[in-house]
Amino acid sequence: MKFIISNTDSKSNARCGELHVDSGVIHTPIFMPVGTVGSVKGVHFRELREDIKAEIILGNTYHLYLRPGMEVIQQAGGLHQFNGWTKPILTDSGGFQVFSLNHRRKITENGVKFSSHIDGSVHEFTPENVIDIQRIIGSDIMMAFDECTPYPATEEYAQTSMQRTHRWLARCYNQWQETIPLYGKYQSLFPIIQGSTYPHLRRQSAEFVASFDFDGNAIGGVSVGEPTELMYEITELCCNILPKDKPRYLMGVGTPANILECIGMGIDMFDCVMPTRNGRNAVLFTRNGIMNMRNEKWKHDFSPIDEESNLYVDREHSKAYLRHLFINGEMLGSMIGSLHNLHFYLWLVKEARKHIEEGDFASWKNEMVKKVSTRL
RNA sequence: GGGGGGAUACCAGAGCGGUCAAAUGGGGCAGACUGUAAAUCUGUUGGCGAAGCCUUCGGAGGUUCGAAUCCUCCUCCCCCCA
Repeated sequence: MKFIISNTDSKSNARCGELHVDSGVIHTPIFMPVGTVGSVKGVHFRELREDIKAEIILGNTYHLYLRPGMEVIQQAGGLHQFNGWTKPILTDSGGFQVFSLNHRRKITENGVKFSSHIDGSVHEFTPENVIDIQRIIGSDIMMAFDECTPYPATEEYAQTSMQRTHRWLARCYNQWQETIPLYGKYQSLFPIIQGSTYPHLRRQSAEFVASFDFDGNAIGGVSVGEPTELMYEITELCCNILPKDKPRYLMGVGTPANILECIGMGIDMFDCVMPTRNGRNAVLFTRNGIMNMRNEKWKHDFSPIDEESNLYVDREHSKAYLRHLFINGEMLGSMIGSLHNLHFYLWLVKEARKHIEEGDFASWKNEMVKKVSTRL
């Protein structure tokens, strides 16, 4: 993996560059659409490639392991072969499921035992087998197995959890070192900083993670319910410790405003379900603000969804028609909403790159944050 | 011609003397969603308001301390037999 920083902003910590992996080149800062089970919900791969111009998507270890299962993925020749997405793939380790499926798992030093949300069967995930699974999936960027610490967490719990995640990281590292890719493509491993909202724990975790010299580093355990300002403080603190010459990935973030602010702190990679989930549920993000397409106010608005957009659905369909689709529960509404939001997110990070290159990122960002946060 | 069953809020439909401004669905309106157990979930839906008050259960009368609930008549709808 090669990370080339081409420009840094003089008035912020924003930077732009290129991340080269065997499956392709990723222009940073980048937004990565989430495709948990090997599919970005409601969006065709052709749209992902040609309309949204996604450069990398996510997959999830826990979900893919349960279904379709590793024998199918391996027989297919990895996830790229299975779903036809030839560009880069990053897989989350299942660490988020330790958080989101907390009522059906048990954490031990060895790993986490999940009772499957599908059929209740018990499966143990360990730092070692999570690496093995991601080897079979064949993701370009594998994530270390962690516990996404819930918020709020006591300092004691946050520390215990963080230290265990650190021990797991060392085991992930060893397993990564001792295994090789199955399909001939190099696979990076990114460690994940935890430590909840405690600055000294975050600092400790960031230093621990940085000491390994991985290809890139991630910040986890954010946007789990804590106030936005706290999330910003933690992100900034971590960015200041992480090596400058390695890509920084802020996991699970976020709103358009979150992404812009965190690019300003030096984050290079983002992923979030928000564009797809909200798009599916009728909430559209646009350069002028947020629209709930179910609202009655759009009933007679026959203007295009977004006339400034170069996405065909934004220009060819009216707000009134999109509202009609959502009100009727038509799946096309959800598909258009998802497509629109992802296109907007990718447009947003592309604009950010442009302004970093042009040197006016900070002022552009401040103005844009206001615009995209407006409720229309 | 004879016999029977109904009419409840936007719709469907419970309730069958007080705890009923009236269950439950649907529809409407609004909100939430941040490494996806989510094409999901939540709130609200007679009027004005803080408590509270006012007008509602086809229409008109009546019984009762009290009626959506009981009685009488009227209007309309459905079913069965001829």
